[in-house]
Amino acid sequence: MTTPQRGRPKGQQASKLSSEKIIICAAELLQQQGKVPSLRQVSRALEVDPMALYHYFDNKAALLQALCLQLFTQLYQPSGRDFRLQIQRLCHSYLQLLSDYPGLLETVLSMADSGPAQVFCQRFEQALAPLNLSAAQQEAARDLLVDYLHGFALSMQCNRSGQPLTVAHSSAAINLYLDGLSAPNR
Amino acid sequence: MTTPQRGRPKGQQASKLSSEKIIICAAELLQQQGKVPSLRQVSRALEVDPMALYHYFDNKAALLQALCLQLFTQLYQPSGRDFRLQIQRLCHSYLQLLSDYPGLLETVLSMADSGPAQVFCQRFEQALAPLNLSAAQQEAARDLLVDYLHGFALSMQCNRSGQPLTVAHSSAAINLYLDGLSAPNR
DNA sequence: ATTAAAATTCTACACTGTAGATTTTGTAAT
DNA sequence: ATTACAAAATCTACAGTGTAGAATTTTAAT
Repeated sequence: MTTPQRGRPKGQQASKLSSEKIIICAAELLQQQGKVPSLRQVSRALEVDPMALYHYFDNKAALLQALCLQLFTQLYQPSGRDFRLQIQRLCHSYLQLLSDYPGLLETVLSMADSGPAQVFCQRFEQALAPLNLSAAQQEAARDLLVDYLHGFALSMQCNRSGQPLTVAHSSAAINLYLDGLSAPNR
Repeated sequence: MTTPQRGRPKGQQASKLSSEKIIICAAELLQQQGKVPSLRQVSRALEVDPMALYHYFDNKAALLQALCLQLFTQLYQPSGRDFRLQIQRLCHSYLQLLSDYPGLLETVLSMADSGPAQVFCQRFEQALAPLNLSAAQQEAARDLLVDYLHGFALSMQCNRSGQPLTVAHSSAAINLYLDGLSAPNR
């Protein structure tokens, strides 16, 4: 058992910590526990003082935002002509991330600029381009889908009923949505 | 300044507290602060010891559930032939409640049975009856709408961007949704 | 008169995020 | 070399959270 050593560690470039290490550790704990870990839990897992984390992040919210940015680089990148399939995959990927790492919804939603929701919207518009919707229609379609996904993600994470609610349970609603988009409006 | 009096109060039927008083107080604080108050804040406002609340509710979650039940008795009751209008009003009412009393979403979602979401679904199906959808279609339509509303409510409550997101901003998406429902499918 | 239940306060615990000061180490300037 | 300063960490401490458990007072029932 090594007793804690105060002050800057001796290693040259071997600082015990880094923002990457912190993020990875937080992600693991998040996945294991199924909820956002406390800073003390993260620091315990890293064998470090809680306040050390504040050298790398302004506060807990900033840490979670960085974690979100990192996680959502894995979001599915649509590329293909079949817009239905592309949107299905994009939604599935988005929901799977929110399901694997629950408790990030509020962080995601509070990151307006270039956050995960924004990235999703970009890729959504990209996949939807072939439909040639009007700007207003496209905006409404985007809003309906994005908020649906967030609501469904919240529903998964709050679900205490016996039968576990999984990403798969979203497909009927998403197909209905896509039917509505495909249908000639008015 | 009355010093706190320990033990059961003397009044015959005049117990200082009641579950109704607690719920009303919690609702007021929730509306004022825009977020769920702590039990200590509620107890302070009631000029009572925090632990007194536990005589009326098992825990904080139970208090919030009771509060939700009470609040959502105000939910719009659809009655009329125009299903579009009825659903619009129902959605507006649901969102307005979640907007006026923010922070209840997780409570609402964790109350599977006879909770607000359930009440909404009943009234939704009632309003949608004239459309004569198949059971599966109706279920998908319900899921899409309910989760959209929860996602939008969460979005309102997380929104830190300058322009305030209000219930009115949901109408375009809801109209798109209703268009999809009205259109002949396939 | 005795007992029990109801309604309340008190004390205490483990936990949270984080502000502020302190310590140690590495690096750059003189 | 010395001096200064920034970087990286720990320590202490605070105000806040939900809540378990015990003590207290009053009312109701036997």
